[in-house]
Amino acid sequence: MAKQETEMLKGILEGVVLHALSNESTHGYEIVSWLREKGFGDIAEGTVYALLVRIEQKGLVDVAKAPSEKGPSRKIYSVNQQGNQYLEDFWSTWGALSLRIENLK
Amino acid sequence: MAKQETEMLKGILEGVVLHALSNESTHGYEIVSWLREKGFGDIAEGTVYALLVRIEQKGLVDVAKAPSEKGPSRKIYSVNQQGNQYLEDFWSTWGALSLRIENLK
DNA sequence: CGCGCTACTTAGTGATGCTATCTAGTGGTA
DNA sequence: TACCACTAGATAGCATCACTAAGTAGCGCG
Repeated sequence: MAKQETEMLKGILEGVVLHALSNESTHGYEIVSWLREKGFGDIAEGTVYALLVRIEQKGLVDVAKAPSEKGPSRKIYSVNQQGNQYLEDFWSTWGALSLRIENLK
Repeated sequence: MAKQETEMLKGILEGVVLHALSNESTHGYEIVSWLREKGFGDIAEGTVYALLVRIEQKGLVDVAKAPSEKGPSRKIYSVNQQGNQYLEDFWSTWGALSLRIENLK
């Protein structure tokens, strides 16, 4: 991946994934394919799983185990109250920042 | 500063500073105050100087020494060919990324 | 002389995404 | 059987980047 994009994603990817989960609680593998659909195709799987562990430890999501028809059992993540608060902050921070950037051009 | 913003700035601040320098070659202290004007008020001085060293080592800017009326001598940074290329990439990466983010909402 | 402003430097820390590799289950196929 | 593809997740080590905190240094003013 382009190095610039890698750096820009820092702090953004977390919000993006949380946003996805707020629309529909799901598991890591599904999120990876969702990201690919949305144009974040170059994001490594390992990155997503690590991120999920992180937001779980921060207490932004709840986790449930679910069996899979094919393959190992899944971990279903769903955004909780704290996660929603975080998401709100994320969007407002993003809004303010992107506005400032656009004003530079 | 809010932690979210800190992380979001990664990879962006470099482009912002480079953009400033492409409009007018100047020195670190001036850039700090310029950033404050533009709404990036919470950025630490140390951060900016470290960033300038970095882009100098990457070869994106040329450096000249200039005396100051008051205080130690200044280091004037100006964007060179490679820096302009980098800036172009920066804006195109930013454009693509921010578009994808906006589409999520 | 001490204070404030200008101007730059340096050491160390923490968060985040990346690469690479590993474990594990299921089903298809040569 | 042996192998491969796809699903699903875990882990170790690395590089980048912004931050904090502290220091160095020159100048003018009261």
